[in-house]
Amino acid sequence: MGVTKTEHFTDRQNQLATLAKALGHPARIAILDYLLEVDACICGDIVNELPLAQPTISQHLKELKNAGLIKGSVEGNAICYCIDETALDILQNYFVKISTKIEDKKSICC
Amino acid sequence: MGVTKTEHFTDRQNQLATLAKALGHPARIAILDYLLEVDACICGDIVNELPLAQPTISQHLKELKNAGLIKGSVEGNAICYCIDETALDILQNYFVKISTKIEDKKSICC
DNA sequence: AATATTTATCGTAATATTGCAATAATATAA
DNA sequence: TTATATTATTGCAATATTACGATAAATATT
Repeated sequence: MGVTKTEHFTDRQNQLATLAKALGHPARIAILDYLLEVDACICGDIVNELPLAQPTISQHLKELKNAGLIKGSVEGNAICYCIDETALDILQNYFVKISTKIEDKKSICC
Repeated sequence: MGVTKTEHFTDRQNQLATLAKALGHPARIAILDYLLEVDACICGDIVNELPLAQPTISQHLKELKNAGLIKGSVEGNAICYCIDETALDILQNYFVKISTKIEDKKSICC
């Protein structure tokens, strides 16, 4: 069917999945990499950085924005994209929490 | 086309994307949740925990296993699945690193 | 051996994702 | 206003994902 049954899961599970899914493409990881690398936040030259056509990158940016991972503000006739901490904090928190839990029950199984 | 151009990205970017993608579904987040919740590692009762059919869950487990997020060992006529720390460490590391970088350049933009 | 239990695989339908050419929309510059 | 630059949208083709019924494979139990 290709349709995820989100209604069966908790809001938290759906939110984490949405964020993870948005990161589930190398181009989108590369976009974040670039946004972190440059000191100021970056506008349109992501297109020059990645080996993908402009519409494709625009689409990836849209997905990152929809997921809340980046935000963009109009800057003249260009757009300034940068990372949105909130979403990344949620993810960081999730993985830190997991790691702690795993530590606690080390070597019980497998 | 629906086909990701992995060859254009670095191994690291592809690896992170693969891991994130594997987490990009609420059912798979729910599976990890359950594996963390139960004290011993769990076998087949994930099927009873989730509102999805057995073949669907088997498929999700396969994806988690392929990504390296969980591992399974045969235990009689059941299979014992549990979390694989290595992959989660990679992800935790990634997000911690990002958060640090963001701290450094706080309020430069957007 | 026959049956039951558990998990995996196959086949299929519905939907989603990826990528890009063409084009639109928006804003700046001439 | 016309031209230029930048980003978004549309439309499409190829492939991937999600879900599940049916069924197979593997082991345990009787």
